[in-house]
Amino acid sequence: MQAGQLLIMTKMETEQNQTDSALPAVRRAEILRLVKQLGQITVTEMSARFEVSLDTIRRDLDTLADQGLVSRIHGGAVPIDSMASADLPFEERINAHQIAKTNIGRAAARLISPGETLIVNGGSTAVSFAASLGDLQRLTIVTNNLSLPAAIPSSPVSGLYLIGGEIRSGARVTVGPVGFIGTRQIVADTAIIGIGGITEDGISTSQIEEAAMMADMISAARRTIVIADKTKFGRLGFAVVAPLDQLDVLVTDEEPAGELKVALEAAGVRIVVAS
Amino acid sequence: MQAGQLLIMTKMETEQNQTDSALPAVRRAEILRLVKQLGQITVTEMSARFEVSLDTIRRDLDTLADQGLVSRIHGGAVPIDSMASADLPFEERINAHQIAKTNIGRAAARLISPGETLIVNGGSTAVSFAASLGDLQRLTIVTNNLSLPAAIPSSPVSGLYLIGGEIRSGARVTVGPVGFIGTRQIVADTAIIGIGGITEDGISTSQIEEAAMMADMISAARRTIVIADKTKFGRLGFAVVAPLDQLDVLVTDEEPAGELKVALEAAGVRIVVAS
DNA sequence: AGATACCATGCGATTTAGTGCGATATTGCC
DNA sequence: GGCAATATCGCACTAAATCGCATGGTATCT
Repeated sequence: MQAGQLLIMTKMETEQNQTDSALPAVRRAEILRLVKQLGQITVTEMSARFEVSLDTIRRDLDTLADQGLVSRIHGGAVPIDSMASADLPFEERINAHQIAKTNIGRAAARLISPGETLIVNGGSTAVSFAASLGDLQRLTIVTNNLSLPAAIPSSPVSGLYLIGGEIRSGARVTVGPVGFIGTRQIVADTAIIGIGGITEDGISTSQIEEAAMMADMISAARRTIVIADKTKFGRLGFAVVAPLDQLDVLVTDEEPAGELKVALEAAGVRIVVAS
Repeated sequence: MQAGQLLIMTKMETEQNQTDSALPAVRRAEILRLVKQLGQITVTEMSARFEVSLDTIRRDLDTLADQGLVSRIHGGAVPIDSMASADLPFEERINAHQIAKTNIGRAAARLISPGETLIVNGGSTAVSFAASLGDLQRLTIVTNNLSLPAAIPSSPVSGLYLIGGEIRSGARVTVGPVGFIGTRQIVADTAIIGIGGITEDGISTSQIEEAAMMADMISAARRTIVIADKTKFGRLGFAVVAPLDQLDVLVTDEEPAGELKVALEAAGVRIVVAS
């Protein structure tokens, strides 16, 4: 290897050492994450990203497809449920990952009291949370999540507000100022935040504008509940949102371990493990 | 923000730019979704939307038809059940209604020039309109319609903004101040307004807040295009939005008659009948 | 330690899927 | 009947998938 490449390697260390010399299983896990995040990947893209041959990626995708984690299509792969909703009835939409998110959503919903005002951000975990609010009453909900109004039971909600702003191509969230509905400033009891990653340094996500909104949401609420499945542990996104001590509760599907657990306890974050 | 994060951002953007075009199977799934939503699509529209040749779309439709997912017709395709249940007069009527809306949407789309800024309101006719914008470019669209982002082709849109505000239970629109995105005031070239009813006294709808928004939309735009199928003729909703002389164009599926026609001509409203 | 089996990987050759283009036939409409 | 839009067919070309095989590393057993 040459000196110039070494220099670049060093700069990109945080992101690159996940992808460059990854073990096969780690690479497949990363591919799975990318499929879900982007909605669609091609064999060529993944080959370039992980610097392995096209064949290796194809074998990876075939493996993931055998496990029912992605749908294999000519040229790449898509998330398992993205086509099921189109052609097939919703039989096969349930996989282990989905169940975990549903459990996390339910556990988070139990932390909410009737009459609260909530701020909810984008992401599928947040949708699972919203779908579990059926037992509560008189809630006021503010969100930037376009999928949420369809998922939410209508009975417990006395007010549902969408944050206005730009919609990036393909995204299901708006990007805009959090603190205002129209021109009126708002304050909430609880912020429910789905994230891209959590480490001892704080919570993070992959989109810079999303990170800014999440930080605003946390500021606009008196209490912050982060919802994250175990795959988010130790993952550091590009944009850091907030340190752990700004959080009040972490709802997840598995007890954190090691440095993360120590840091969470030190920051006084209550940990709720969904069963 | 720190320099290191900026560096990584730049790297990320380069990689995600490759995700522009849809994989073949994804394209077919998207076509299927659009057929179901719009009730009818043409080969030409899909070709413009996905930026592939007419032949490719024809083969896609043939494939979907072989799988029994759509019915192939000359020039395009329709949902599979729209012809199967043709013996039931009720279903037939609904479908005919849907086709009328699609045709109106297309005719309205032809009145738009590249680079325009549009304000679009709620309703299914507006969704059909948005789905027909594939030939245009550099559009900026502002809407309160939650169904619109999913229906709109991504290629012609340079900016898509959602008006923030309250979401009434079950509705797919927001109710909020039109003139602002966040805290910035906006002005548009054209307002595209779907309505509840039109008489010689003006246009109207059944929701009072919706009427206020429609009036604001008309005020915020230099030109107003009203889209309404013939069932809206002579119907007077609960809340009157505006008199006819505030309108510029009416796009519909049948030439108005009687007093309405006279009043429209007197008000200088151009009438476009979709074929 | 050494031999063996196993796994992941990459490469080349072949097969298949997807795409676009031109020429010709068909359809729908006036 | 004539015209324009749409379909169909055959063809060439590219991207992707498949298969067999060789390589290098790792784990396992003796």
